[in-house]
Amino acid sequence: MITRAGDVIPKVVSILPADRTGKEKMFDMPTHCPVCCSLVRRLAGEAAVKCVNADCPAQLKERIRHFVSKKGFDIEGLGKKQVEQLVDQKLLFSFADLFLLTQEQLMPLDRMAEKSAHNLISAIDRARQISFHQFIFALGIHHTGEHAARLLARTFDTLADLMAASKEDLEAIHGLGVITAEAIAGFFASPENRALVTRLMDSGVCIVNSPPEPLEQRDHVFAGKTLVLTGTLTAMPRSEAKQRLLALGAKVTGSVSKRTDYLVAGADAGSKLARAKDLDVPVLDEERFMAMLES
DNA sequence: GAGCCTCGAGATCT
DNA sequence: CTCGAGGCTC
Repeated sequence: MITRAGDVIPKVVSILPADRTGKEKMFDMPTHCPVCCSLVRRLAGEAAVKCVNADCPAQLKERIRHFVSKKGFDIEGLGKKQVEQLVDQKLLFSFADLFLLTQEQLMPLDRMAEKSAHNLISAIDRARQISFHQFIFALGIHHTGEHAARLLARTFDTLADLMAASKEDLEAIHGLGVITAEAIAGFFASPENRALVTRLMDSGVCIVNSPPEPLEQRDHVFAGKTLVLTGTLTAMPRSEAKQRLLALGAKVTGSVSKRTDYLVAGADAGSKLARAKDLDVPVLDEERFMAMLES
């Protein structure tokens, strides 16, 4: 059901018995590790399928993608394909190697020439300055996503403090469970992981205080809300209404969904009005809308 | 200029 | 997840 021409699945099939079932999503990276495949064969149909090989290239690629993702080091221009090449070409053996890459190494890669290579190098360079919670998230500690990472960053003053925390210290943090606490303590207990952290710092990575939250007009009723405009407005064209809403920090979208905060219904509103009523989205007529806008 | 890659927006499901 | 836009390579 998943197979498309040129897909990776046939490669996997060739080393698995014919009666194999499911678990294709383990292999959306074109290379695979023999240990993964044998596990899939044994565990097919069961809930937990995870490769136990520490050197599994598929896992390495996933870890790197996690590391560079927006909530982590936020390195733009590094997508799946490029990560794949970098690992396959043996330019990356861990995410700490990212900071050692040079433009010359990048340029021979597919879809990379001077411009892209240069852009990527500068993106990596900029990423050296990183906030504490993004740094923690990027490490890819089990059970530690964005929320836990922010919690830890708020609780500990420095990375050294976090690394020195015992399982008991971590369990005592309100909002962290025993499983997460154990995963974090376990992560930093590993000499390999501690070495990775050291290498990052040696490559010029610098944890900085989070930039101050941009203070907008957070007080306005529409700030941060999502609105849909429909029907004809008399006081101003729809485009102007949209501009003013955007300026207040609101979002204006085209169709009503569960996540719409208000539908603004001008004269002759049609199907969107019906849909809003259906989804219990608050509807504002023009008069009420104008009043709120001016408030 | 075509095709590849990445990214963000919006929609839908869970 | 899908779609479309934007940037870049070839």
